[in-house]
Amino acid sequence: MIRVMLVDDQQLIRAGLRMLCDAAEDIEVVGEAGDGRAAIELATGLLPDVIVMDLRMPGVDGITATSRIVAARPSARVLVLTTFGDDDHLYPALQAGACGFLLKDAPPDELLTGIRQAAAGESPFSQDVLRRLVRRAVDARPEAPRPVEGLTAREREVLGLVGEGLSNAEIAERMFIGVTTVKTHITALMTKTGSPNRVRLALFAHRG
Amino acid sequence: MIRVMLVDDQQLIRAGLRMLCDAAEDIEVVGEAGDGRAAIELATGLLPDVIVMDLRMPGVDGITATSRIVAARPSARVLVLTTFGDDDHLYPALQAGACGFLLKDAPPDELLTGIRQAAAGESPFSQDVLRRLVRRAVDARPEAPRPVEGLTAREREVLGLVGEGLSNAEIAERMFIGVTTVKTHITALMTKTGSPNRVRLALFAHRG
DNA sequence: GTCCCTCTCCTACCTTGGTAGGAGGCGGCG
DNA sequence: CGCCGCCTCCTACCAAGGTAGGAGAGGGAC
Repeated sequence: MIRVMLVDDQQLIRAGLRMLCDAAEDIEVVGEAGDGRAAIELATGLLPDVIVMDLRMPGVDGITATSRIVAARPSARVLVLTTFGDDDHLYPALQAGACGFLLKDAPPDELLTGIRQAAAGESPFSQDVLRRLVRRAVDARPEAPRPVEGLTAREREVLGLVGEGLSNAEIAERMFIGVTTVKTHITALMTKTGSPNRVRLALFAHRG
Repeated sequence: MIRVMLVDDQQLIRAGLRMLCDAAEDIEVVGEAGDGRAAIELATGLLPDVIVMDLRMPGVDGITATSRIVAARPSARVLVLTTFGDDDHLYPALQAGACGFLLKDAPPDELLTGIRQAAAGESPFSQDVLRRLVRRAVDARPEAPRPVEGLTAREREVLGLVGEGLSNAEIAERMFIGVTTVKTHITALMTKTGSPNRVRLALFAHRG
């Protein structure tokens, strides 16, 4: 039996979620809280397996509550359930220690499987949240040889190394070519990208 | 019926996967390829719903194949199935356009549900891959007002402008100080941050 | 074949960046 | 008060970056 605690400021929502959980035979609602402060207190007493947490709440919000609860008990499984899945909610929530992130417009059984996943140590995410997560993670790749228009293969290579902060001599050594060749490529790169100096070129290498 | 194409250089693996898929009533294996080149050709002809793709392959590897396939048909669903889930495989694969990423040590039914998810437009990920994805995405939070230790107010100011790609002369003009003063600050910054040159300093200005 | 692009490298020159060392003014602190 | 840290600026020098122009080798397109 999975012991669940519900945190949401809207009583109606809480009631609906409780009914939903009660309908599942392996899930039991052991407590409810209407704001962050109550959630923190209740969680330390009840020690539920999974805490379903709304973010927008009066007083202490869900992010703060999550952060406190996880800080007090790192094994706590906080599953965020909210209406808004934008970056301003998602990343702070994950930063705070939430193990999953579901949206309220998800089908009911997604919440139930999400709760089961959270209890099992997994990380449930709504699909479009997941998509943004992936995009973000990919954009954050340090080695980002993002295809730049109009540059030759060799130029792209040089551009990447400039972006790493290497000097012309280092680039030459790395690419087994002469320093003058590197300069030739860099001059071409600066003209093509409109960079007045090497630092701007390096910045260009990172974000267009 | 979901039409699946299998890409893996090891024939034994392909046979195993084929049996697994054949056992599922809603999945049909319509083609196999042993390397990237064959995968690209076959995919354009078969137009499978889902392509299960290994990464390590002789000749054209899975990343390249994925990239080509997705470029040719953006609606293609490439599901990576590999032994290694490290960053060097994961992010290039996602960059190339893979819609999901599963590990070969996953339970068999995880692959089947993964294929179904991929066909349905979702993004299946193995749990520990997902965990790394989350960590990366969280670490990449742009709003990181990282206070830099040990730098004076003026130095931080110069650092910011270096990060913008300004030359010493431009920085001097902007800050109403002499070029030599700018140089003094920059020398201090480079020693403090351990940057061997201005580009590295600029990169430091952006992410520690 | 010819043309064009890419990659390679060269010389020469000028600008910018970066190092070394010193110095004066200012404000806080013991 | 004297000391220290920060900010300002200086000279001088050397290293590196960047510009201009040319040139040969190789490959693909026409």
